[in-house]
Amino acid sequence: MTRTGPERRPTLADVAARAGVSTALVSIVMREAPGASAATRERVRRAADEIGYRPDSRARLLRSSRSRLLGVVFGVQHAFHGDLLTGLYDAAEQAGYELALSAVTPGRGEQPAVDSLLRDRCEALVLLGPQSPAATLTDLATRLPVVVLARPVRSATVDVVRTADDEGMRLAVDHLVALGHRDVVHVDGGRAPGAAERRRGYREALQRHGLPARVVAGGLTEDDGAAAARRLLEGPLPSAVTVFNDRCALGVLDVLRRAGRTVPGEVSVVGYDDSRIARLSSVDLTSVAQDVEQLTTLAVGRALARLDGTPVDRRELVVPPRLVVRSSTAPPS
Amino acid sequence: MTRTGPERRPTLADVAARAGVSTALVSIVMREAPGASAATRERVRRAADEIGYRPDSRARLLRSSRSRLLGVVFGVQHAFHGDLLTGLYDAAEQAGYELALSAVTPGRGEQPAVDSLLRDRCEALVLLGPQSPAATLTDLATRLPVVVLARPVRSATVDVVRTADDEGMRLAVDHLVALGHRDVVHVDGGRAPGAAERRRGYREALQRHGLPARVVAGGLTEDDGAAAARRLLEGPLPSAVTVFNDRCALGVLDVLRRAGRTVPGEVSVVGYDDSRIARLSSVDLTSVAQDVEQLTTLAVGRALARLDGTPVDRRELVVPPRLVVRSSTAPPS
DNA sequence: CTCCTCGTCTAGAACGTTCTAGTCAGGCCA
DNA sequence: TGGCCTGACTAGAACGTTCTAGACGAGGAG
Repeated sequence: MTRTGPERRPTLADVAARAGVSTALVSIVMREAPGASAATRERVRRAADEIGYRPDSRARLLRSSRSRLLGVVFGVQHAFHGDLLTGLYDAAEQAGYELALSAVTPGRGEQPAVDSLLRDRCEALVLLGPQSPAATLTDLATRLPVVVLARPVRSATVDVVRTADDEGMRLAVDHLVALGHRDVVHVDGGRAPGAAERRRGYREALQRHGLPARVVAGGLTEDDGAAAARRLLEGPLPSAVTVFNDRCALGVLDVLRRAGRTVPGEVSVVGYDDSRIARLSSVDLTSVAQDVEQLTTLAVGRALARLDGTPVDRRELVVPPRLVVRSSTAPPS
Repeated sequence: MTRTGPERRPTLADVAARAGVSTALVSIVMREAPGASAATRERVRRAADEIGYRPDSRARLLRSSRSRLLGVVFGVQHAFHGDLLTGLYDAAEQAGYELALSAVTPGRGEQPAVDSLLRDRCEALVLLGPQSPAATLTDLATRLPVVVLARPVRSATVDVVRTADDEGMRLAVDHLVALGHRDVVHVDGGRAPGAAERRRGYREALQRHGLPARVVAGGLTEDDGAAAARRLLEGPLPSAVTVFNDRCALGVLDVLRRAGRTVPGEVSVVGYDDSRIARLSSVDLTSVAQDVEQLTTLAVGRALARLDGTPVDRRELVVPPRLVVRSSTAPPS
């Protein structure tokens, strides 16, 4: 007898009838808008509670021209996107906006994800590390403000908020050189977003120190890192390695240690992302951290500025990274 | 001059005017509903494309009594939830439903997440490993069908879909015993969802084989596993270990290897979840896999059954797990 | 020639809100 | 007494769809 019959959900009219007022007044009370006496406010609220009234956001948004809705497209695979979501929720709430989420999964591309958000009448979109070609994004940006997070995009209409990845690698190299390292190799991220910049930062930093640069192919995953490390073991081992990201660095660490090389004794290793895995006591990887709070705050702020028509000076906002030193780096032996 | 001015979004009426038909007819064409000739269909569709019309899901859902919307609450931290989301998207699409996502973050609890979905007029909710007390969930289920995924809940009104975690540990133990192990220790998950069941499965399996059981405290994270492994190293080492989950197992592996113990040479290790990390060539952990596709299909199916009023025999659906054997287990030396 | 049916199309009312433009009572001032 | 506030409230139109009921021809059956 648990017939959870979908007996029509209570509406404003139901509350109004019960409280003996008009629907308009109930609306006023629910929105905490001015225009109702304290006594009626109390009475209406009680009536609403009694019949379990919940506002219908569909109807609400349909009526009011502004939806105060920010669409976010994220990848279900990326742990870092989870961190960004956390920051975005905070930033959006601060600005009086709600988030509408749409996930990219192995079976659901970016286009369906974006389309569903467009149907939802989002005012602006925030895309986390999108894979779509720049032309697609540029086109999308003619419809509504688009902010791309954590991926550089060359486009006249799309806003970009990202970390200064070249600067991040420069920090890593400077740290290693300051420790006394002279032979630093970079394990590359290939065509992944940010890889080119990180490689460049590595090269420039070494050049500035008058030291030779060497780049070996890597990738995004632990397996890519493991392969790169095996390649390194074939020749004379460098005294330090900078790696495209933490996952890849993990693979490097694993292979080096299994080959009997100690870290940081024989080789120092620096990762990138300061992911949860890097912080584990068993890994404790020196890494370059992205400032999630600033990235997300800026992304939301930029979307709102665009909505308000506030003039914007630069299309691209670049956030400085931070080096987190842990026990995977030490002076060379 | 890139004034992306928010000039009113085109509506049905705009398309209708341009195509020279009524809004009702445009609606018919957009929904691919019967009642329009092929010629007009074509004409309307062209008009819609030309002005870049997109249906407004708010208005659409407001009008039609069914929202065909399934609310999903997930945790931003849990990698496994990403896998579940992937499956849910597929299952929902199959059933002609859309997903409305709401995330739980460190700064945003389950209640706000659920509330936002209720405002969105979801027809049913799917909660991934919720932390809320059973009473809260039971209460929620009086409003609309609620399906809890991947956590056992004792409730008369909430549907549960989960993996037979006891069976999973039984598989792990049977595998180890078949390899010849006689001394198998379990690293526990404490109060985490599923931990009690896994512990029980471990105990029952060993008992069935007439072997002694030993449980040491663990937890959810790599650090918990590392701590447990250090404790194991203090006494005589068992020949095999079953661990609450993969992350924890990773910590166990790391500490054992650093202590110079070979895996699977001296100790075999089995994890739980078959997460991406377990599949990495550098880890290659034998693990118990949850059947994501079946879990998600059943969850969606159960929600729909409840909505249709289809009578349902059992409140709780339990999906059998599968053991994935990799190179972290071998016969004892 | 009339009556029906069928396919195509349209008018207009919903859906549950918010917003605009009021009404109405009471108090204050002259 | 009368006029004018002001605060509390309400009627009714919007928002962009879908749905119901019915209009209008064209064609076929009697």
